Amino acid sequence: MLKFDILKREGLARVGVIHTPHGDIKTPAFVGAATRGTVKALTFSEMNELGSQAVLANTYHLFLAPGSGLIREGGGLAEFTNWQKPTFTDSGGFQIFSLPNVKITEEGARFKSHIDGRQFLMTPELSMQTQWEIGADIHMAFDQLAKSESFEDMRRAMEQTHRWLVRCVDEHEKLEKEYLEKGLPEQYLFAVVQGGDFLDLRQKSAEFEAGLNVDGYGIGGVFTAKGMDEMLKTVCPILPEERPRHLLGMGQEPVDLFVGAEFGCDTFDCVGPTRMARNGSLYTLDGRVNIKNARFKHDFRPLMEECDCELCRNYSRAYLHHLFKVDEITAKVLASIHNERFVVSVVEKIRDGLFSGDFADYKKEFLARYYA
RNA sequence: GCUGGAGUCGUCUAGUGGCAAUGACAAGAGACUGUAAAUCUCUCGCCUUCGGGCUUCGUAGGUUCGAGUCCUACCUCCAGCA
Repeated sequence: MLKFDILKREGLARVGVIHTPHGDIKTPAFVGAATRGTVKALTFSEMNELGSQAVLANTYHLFLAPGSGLIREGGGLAEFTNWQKPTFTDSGGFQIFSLPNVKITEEGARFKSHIDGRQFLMTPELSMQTQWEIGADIHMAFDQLAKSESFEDMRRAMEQTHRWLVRCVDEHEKLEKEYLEKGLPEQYLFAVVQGGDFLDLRQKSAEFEAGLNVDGYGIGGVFTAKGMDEMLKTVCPILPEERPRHLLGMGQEPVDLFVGAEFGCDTFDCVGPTRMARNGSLYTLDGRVNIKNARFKHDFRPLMEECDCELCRNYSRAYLHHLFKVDEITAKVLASIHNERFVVSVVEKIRDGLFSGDFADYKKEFLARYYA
């Protein structure tokens, strides 16, 4: 069982530590998106320096390339990538949702590789096997997202997720035994709560999954912070308190992190910060700015006076503007360092705030300024 | 000086009688939430009550219902010959 120490509670929120074979994660924590085994535009030493505690890779992508067998051969995800801290893998369920021409059957999801068009059948069992081979510390169950917002589609997706989840748990237990017998480190399984915006479905999903032998929970199918508080207020109290909760895919908007943490989520992952960065959209305390805009051409101030990242400590807005305009790789690197540092530090401050009791003040002050 | 070729939006470029004129780049702006994303979208002669109006393809004339496209002259550039 995954060890999760809760150090402090405030309402649904908690401050804690997740203990994994690759080290601890102080929660709440922002988990960087390393979909294909790297955080785009960044090295893991840069991730280390900016205070990242964990990263999340994707089973679908690593399954296609380089293949989980190769990662196993390379000593597992941490060893292969030389990211010696905790890792998560997403199950590939989200890709089933986002790729075209995916056929869902009870058995699993048949899809065509976006790389070469080869056909594959991803099943709950195969996802578990692949994730064990990849060797991340925390795995997500192979889940399904609804194809539309309708109640019927949401219900169907949730029920499919539950049926697949049972198979994931079985397979995970089998693999766990196998791997532990070989003296390999433990790996943990998170179930994924579905149900969309329908609170009754969310409740059902949480109730069903609370009774299963899993180490934690992913909360999936969330796309905006709107209504997220109500959803989390429904779901989190049902989930076993001592198991960590990961809010899947949320964190592009800082408000997501505040609301997520406040209502009981311990970890977050999001491609937003690094994607925004590569496209020139940078976080500041006064909201996101597009550094490519002409108004930054002669702006020789640091992007953010209060930021301790490599970009803000050493370079001006005008310089970053220039690097973007001439399309230098370094522009994306520096921007990614900044955005990733920004969200990591926001979550650090959320953690501090929850610990000290200043959370409400910090939230109010931050959001008022950011969304002014 | 002669012969040949060429001059089109900031740049390069398409265009050989119906054209405000092709494409790329540049420029300006926007989007992006478990990454098919170093991506995508929009604007890009001037004005507009978004119907349209006006002015454009080196310059000046001409032919034609109609000219960036054909003709004449001139200007500029390139190549070859003197």
